[in-house]
Amino acid sequence: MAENVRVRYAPSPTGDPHIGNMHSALFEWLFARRHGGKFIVRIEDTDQERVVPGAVESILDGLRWLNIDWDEGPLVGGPYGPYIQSERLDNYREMAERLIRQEDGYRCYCSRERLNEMRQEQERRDQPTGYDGRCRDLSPVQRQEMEAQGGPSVVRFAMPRSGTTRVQDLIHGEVEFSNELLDDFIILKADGFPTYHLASVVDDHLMKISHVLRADEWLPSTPRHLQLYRALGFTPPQFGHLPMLLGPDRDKLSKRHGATSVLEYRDQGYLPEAVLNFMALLGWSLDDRTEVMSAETLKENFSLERVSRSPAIFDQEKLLWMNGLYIRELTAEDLAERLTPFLERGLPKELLPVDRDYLLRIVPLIRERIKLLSEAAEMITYFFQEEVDYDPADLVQRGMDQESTVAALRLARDEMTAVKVFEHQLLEDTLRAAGTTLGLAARQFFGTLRVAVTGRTATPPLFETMEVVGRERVLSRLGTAVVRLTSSN
RNA sequence: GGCGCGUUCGUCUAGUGGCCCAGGACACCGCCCUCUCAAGGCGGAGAUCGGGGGUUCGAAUCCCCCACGCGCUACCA
Repeated sequence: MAENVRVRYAPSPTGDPHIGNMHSALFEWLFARRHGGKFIVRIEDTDQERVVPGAVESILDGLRWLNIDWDEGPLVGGPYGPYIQSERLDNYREMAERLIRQEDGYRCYCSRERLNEMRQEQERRDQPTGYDGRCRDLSPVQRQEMEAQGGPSVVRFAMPRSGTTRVQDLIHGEVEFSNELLDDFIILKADGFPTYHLASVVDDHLMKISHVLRADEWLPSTPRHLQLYRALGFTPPQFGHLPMLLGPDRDKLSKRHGATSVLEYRDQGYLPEAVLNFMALLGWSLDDRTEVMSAETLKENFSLERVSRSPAIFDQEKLLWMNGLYIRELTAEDLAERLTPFLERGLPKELLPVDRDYLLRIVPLIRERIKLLSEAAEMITYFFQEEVDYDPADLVQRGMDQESTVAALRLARDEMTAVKVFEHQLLEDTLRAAGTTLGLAARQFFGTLRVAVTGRTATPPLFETMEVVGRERVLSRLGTAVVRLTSSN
């Protein structure tokens, strides 16, 4: 299959790029790349009512963010365009007419009301639901009469009434369907637009798609598609149905479960490479232990044989862990760059803009302390403020009192005023000695200094932090701490 | 209701007849490191492989039945 592998991602522009959808796109893309084939994006906007303005852009944004590139499709074009179904209506009409001519299709004049009643009746009697085929056997005269009335009609496909349709699925193996259980589904709607079934079959053929990879929910309609290929005289592509993504309650992943748009993950501070890596592991594995791998490795090793048949639950916890892992591997420059938009959003406006060189000194201190880019702003405000705020009582560590705390702050200030270079190693040596002089444990002395300098009880290593904050502000904050302590009672 | 798919630690997974009284990862717990918080290291707990029958010297792996979950059953994709 090395020659001419052509795989398509066919989203319908009904909203944001859903993570489950992107998961399919990822597998399709990886398959195409693995086999040196083409990855095609095709917009399936055949349901006019569900089309959401801006959705196409969002979907493409999602792909671009994840670095999933497409060879043919919107924006890039290609030899089999247009890649938007609403611009290809003639193809579907032509094929529908051809099917009618061949008597593999027919016009159906049944009203929605009749269809609803029929379905309700079937449900009430616990019968299988589906179109009863009434218009299939209309005589030519009856047909003429219906046409003369000029009412709305749709085109249905005339399914074989017996026999079986076998699907050779690349992932599930052979799956058999009994034709008599499949009804005459609609292929062309009253508004002249095709349904998914017709449009995807026609386009997959016209676009020379070699492998139809899509989510598992499509497996039940594959026999219909196979019958369309047969009736149209097209050679069907190979099919592979990918595992779906579920929420923690095992229901199809939806908004109820939290973020479902890949763009939300972007905005929450996830790294695209982490999301990509994580998604690849949902329903696919390289081996029994490799989990962290680049897109490059994925593209070289992806294979359908290792795609699992069972659905996967989207585990945010593990994604978060992996995101932290990827953040820790970033260079300071890279992380600073990626952090900037989040800081511009999360830092108090008066502290902006962020000085890049200064940020570069802070980044190594927080790199292993954030799991999301969005966590940084809150964590580093004291690097930018002049003074920090806190409850003076926090200065007094366990086993200390106000007097010893003030003494500690004063000695620290004296020592740090005297120190030649305001550098962390020197600060540490000096202050450890001071701590001994004071008879304080490291956690007591440094705990006091930490609160005085940062206003926090948990921060990056104290001495590195003070070095970056700088002598002037450190000394000033120590002075402030003494004032606060002595004036608070 | 019908049809289809699926079922290994809480979760993602490895496993395709003996290497498995089931391996890795996240989460969880403990210890170490340590100025706090992380990160990291080490260790622990956690799956009678959905249940029941078979086949076989031997089954998570093959067959059958059942149960459960999910999907489809639209002039939605």
